[in-house]
Amino acid sequence: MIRLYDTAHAEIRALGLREPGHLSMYVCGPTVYDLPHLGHGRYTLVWDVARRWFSFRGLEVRFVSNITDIDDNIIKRAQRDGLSEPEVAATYEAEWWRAMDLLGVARPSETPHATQWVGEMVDLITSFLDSDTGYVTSDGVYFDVSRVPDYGLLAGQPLESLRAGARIEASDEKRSPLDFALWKFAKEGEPSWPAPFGAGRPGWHTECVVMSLGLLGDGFDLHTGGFDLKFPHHENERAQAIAAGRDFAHHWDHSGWVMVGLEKMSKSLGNFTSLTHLLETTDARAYRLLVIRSHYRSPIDVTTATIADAERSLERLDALARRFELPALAGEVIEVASSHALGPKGRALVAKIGAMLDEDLDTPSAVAALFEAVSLTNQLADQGEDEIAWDLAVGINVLFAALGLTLLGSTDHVDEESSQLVRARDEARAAKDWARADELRGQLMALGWVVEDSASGTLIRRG
RNA sequence: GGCGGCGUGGCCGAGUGGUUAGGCAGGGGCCUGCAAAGCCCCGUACUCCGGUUCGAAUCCGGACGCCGCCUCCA
Repeated sequence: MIRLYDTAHAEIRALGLREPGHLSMYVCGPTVYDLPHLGHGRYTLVWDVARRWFSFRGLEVRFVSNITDIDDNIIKRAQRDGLSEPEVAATYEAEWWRAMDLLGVARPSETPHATQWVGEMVDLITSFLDSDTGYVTSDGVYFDVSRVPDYGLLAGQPLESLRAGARIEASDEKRSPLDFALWKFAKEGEPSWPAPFGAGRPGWHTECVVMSLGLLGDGFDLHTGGFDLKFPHHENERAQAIAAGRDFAHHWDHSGWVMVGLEKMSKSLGNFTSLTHLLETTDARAYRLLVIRSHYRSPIDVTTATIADAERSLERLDALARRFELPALAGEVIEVASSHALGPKGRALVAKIGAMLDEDLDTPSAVAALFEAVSLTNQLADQGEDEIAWDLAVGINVLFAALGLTLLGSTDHVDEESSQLVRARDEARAAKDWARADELRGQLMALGWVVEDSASGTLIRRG
């Protein structure tokens, strides 16, 4: 049984399934108006790991994640850069997928785009106007939050308390400062869609509720996103679903944020750090390891030091892959436990680590246990227990792959010149001509290789 | 002001009242022609002050410090 924290109940509870064996999950995706930052990388990694783990456990996962391709920020960007809104969205959506591919985040089952669902949004807003849950002001259509009795559930605060702390300036036209825009009327030069209540564009909160219910249907299993989406975004999605008489997500969960020098990254602070830049300069697997070695609901500090630390940890894993010549798994393929034939040690490892991951996705414990298993495996191999060691190594490889982390052994292409040097060095070593052997090692290193001796002779790899 | 979270050894980071988290870095040793990789040993950490308890990093109270949400944000 898989248990997972549920924001709505503020506790870890069983992840219920609408249909046995099938998990429907919706992850709020990006608004594509700029390059992705580290925070995007964090939440996509967290939910990618979750998805991969659920799949590994045999669930058929339908993973929907949207692209918000119309929004105030896109309009601003378009005006600033002298481009059309669709051009801005297309540019940054392409950048988004490029980053996701580098991170090894598997593509969603479906990726709805907000602009393709405007008709459904207009219908929903119309129904709110009909029931007086929505009302028109001079700049748009608003949702009356007082119509939802338990508004504030996800925020963990009642409506009154939220209202008292509201920092939004009161508008004469809004019934409550907490009321949010369902629809914004188009100003001069802004993109718009026709609607009976006036041409304009949908509000962000309306986009996600329409797309999630539209694709996954009533009572879908799991709705997730970053911490800061809890309120108001998810609260407002939920409010609309309830007001519309729909059965919304049965389980909610939120991943922790990224800290940069003791502060949360955020738009208002402007302390963005580009994910694209990180991926250009480091092994993307290091960020995944950094993410999974702390709990998904804790904040993480991403610095050059913590990334470098993770990169070095990764070397230990890659060394295991080299030693046992493990195949590279994961990547675009989502691993499923049943497709791997494991020995008894491997199966025992899956059982042990599986229990950790089934309990609120405890990746830090799982990673620690996997590193312990790495030590044990090397120990066994040193003692000549090759069969058991191999059994464990395969299990480790499969489990890391289940979390989306690929262990890389020697996959480097060796050119003819280098392989001649390797052969020459093996001959020199066989003849105990150490001076010659060291000279040849120096030549290989000058060519950029890391040189290691093994039972089978000289091994070279890219450092 | 309201709600919530955190403070662990050089760094990162887990931790269910009593038994080794784990990784990185560092020191010593083994193995190795020398290296690399690997293995073994080493740090006796829990912001502070009280309390509960046979026993607390872990529970309770308080102090101090830090962070998040309450506005766009992943």
